[in-house]
Amino acid sequence: MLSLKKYLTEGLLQFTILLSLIGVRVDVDTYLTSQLPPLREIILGPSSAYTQTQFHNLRNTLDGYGIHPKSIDLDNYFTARRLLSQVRALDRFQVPTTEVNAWLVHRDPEGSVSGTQPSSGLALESSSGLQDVTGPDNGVRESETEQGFSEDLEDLGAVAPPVSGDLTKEDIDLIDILWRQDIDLGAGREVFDYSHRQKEQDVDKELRDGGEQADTWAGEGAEALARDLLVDGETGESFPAQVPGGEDQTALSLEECLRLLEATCPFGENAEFPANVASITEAVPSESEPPALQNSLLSPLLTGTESPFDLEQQWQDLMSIMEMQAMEVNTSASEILYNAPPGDPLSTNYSLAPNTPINQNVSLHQASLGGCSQDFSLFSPEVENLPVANSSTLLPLVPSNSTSLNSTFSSTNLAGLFFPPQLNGTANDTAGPELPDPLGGLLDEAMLDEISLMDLAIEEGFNPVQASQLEEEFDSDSGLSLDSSHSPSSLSSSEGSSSSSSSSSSSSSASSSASSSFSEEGAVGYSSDSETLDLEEAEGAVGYQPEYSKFCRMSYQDPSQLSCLPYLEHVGHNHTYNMAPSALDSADLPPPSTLKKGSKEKQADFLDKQMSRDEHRARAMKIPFTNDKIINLPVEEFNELLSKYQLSEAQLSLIRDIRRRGKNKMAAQNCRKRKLDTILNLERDVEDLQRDKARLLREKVEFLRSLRQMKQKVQSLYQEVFGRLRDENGRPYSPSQYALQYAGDGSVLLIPRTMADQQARRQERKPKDRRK
DNA sequence: CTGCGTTGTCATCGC
DNA sequence: TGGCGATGACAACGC
Repeated sequence: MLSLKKYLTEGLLQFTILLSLIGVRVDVDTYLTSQLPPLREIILGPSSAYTQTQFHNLRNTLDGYGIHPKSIDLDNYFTARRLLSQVRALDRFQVPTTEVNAWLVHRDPEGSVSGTQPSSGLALESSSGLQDVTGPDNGVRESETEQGFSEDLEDLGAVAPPVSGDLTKEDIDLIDILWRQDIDLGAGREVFDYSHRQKEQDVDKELRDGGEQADTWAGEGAEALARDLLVDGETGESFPAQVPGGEDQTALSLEECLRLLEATCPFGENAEFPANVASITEAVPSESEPPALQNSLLSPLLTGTESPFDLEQQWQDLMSIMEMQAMEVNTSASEILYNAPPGDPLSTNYSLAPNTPINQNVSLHQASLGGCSQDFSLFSPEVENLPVANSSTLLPLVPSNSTSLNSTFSSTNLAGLFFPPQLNGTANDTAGPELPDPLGGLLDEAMLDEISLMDLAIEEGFNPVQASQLEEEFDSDSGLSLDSSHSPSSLSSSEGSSSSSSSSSSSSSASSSASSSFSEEGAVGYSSDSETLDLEEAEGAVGYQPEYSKFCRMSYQDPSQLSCLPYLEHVGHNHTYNMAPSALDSADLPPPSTLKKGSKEKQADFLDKQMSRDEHRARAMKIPFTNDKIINLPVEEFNELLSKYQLSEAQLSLIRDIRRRGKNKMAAQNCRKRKLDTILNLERDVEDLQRDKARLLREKVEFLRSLRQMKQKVQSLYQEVFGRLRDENGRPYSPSQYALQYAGDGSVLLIPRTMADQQARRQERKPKDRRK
């Protein structure tokens, strides 16, 4: 019976995960909250560390929460303060770094089968929190609930030392960075929350004892955690209003949703990141999955000598991969829109390929960031066709205001403060749960730019067949290993052997490796011609293009250089064809009577052929010195040499011609070499520019995504704050009559809507005036 | 035999 | 003005 129950539970969880992956919010929180009240503070997620000290002090001072844990007033008070702080802080623009996430994305399908690294990391993190949480019984937990949010932080895996309340800006920035890493690593606190939830369920089933959580979660629980990862991320879709029922439950759901919102906010993570660091770094060796899978999936980022947090390098790697991915997109615009590079987790928010299994391309961000399903549907028609638009699950949170909150928010100047008018469409157009993406236009523009980039890459001789091959290679779990394996060769061949300076900096070497090698292979295959490579290396030429191998064959063939490269002597041509027959006969042919038809004659012919026309002429004219001297001596020495001999006018003329032709010959060789170098440099410059363009495009998309996420957070927070406001009679304010005004000094004011509209107009006018 | 790459040479330009 | 380097154009050769 127990096993059956577990099976059903896991099946439900998997189904929940699946639903969450396609954008349907399954409110497990509600279920668990009602079923397991003590889990609430576990599930809810840590409160913002940004306000941790503040809340801690407040709670310690007032102790109101301990007296009335369900007191709406106090709850509203604390929550509102936290929300306001978040709203004030949301104006900071954050660019998520997503490289680690990409691997979580790819690992999810496997993670459902066998435990993978992030799940292990989560296990550790969870265990660290479990030590605090699971030890006490329910009664103790109840007291923890009364102790405040800061306790929740510790419960939820925040093992880092508490941060003092007066954070400097640098501290906050650092927190922000760490948070982004934290989120990118997929170890958001919401993951932890769900781990607790499931763990609690398991405890109820007596499938686990209280003391073995750490081992269990780090070991055999890896599978479940791999799935938890997605579900937890999904819980980050904090569209509140899931909790039906009484006011108390509503309040709880509000707080819960706010905490989930915090999980996606760049604040309050300072105490959590070290735990993630430990979890990530320690989880790698503790993996229980097959080594092959582990290496193929994790080695580029999380294993080996590479630091797991060398984000710059990882980012460069992923960039290069994405460049390859970008270049291989050569079909249609729609395909590009729907088939974003798998290395780009954020782009996979819209990138469920029509023929791709749903559970393979789902990004963690889709699962963890609130409201992503809105945009998801915008970009993925197939997902749109699925029963995603579950209005009941996506409705706003406050029952009394649920029907008007969308319009309320969209028309408030709070939103207008954050987003320019053209981006502030929010929910004006659609009354359903699906909010239009105000950045859709910009995103589309970015996508179009990317498409144009692809076209450019295709126009420049990109081989679609090899692109598809690379795509397959990359899609097969070993995407980064592909990159890593290609990078050294391309580096050694392109960057390392480059003799001429280029605009490509060292920073571009890593990022350009994949694409450069790709383009190299796209034409001929640079590594197959060993002779070519040797020649290139011997001459120190810029030997990274396949075409260059051909150029190099005709490269500098100065006799002195050829003598240094004996194997090249047979490469060069022998242009003795213009020699006058008379000269040949008179000068070179030995007396036929004394020579046998044998090796000597052949040798003579060979030597004869080795001589240039001018040498033959010089010999014919009995020039008393070598052509090498004629050509290479400086002018003064050359004149001296001429003065030493009594030469006829014909001899002098021939000597001058020989000198002229010899110098012109070398000049021609130098000229051709320079021409070749110029072409190669231009080619590389073009590649660099293409890389830069692709990088900038990706950054643009990232910025836009971040902006959209911020907007969603603001929207949710606004709804939370506004929904919690009560007038003197205890009734909620009508969103049609009031709006929240985000003041310049950081305060948030509740003002009548008429006034808010006026200020919104002013805000709109100001940018226009500035433009003028 | 033809096409292509390579090389040498010439004419020309600019320094 | 001549020398010299650079370079386009052409031709010849070899593969």
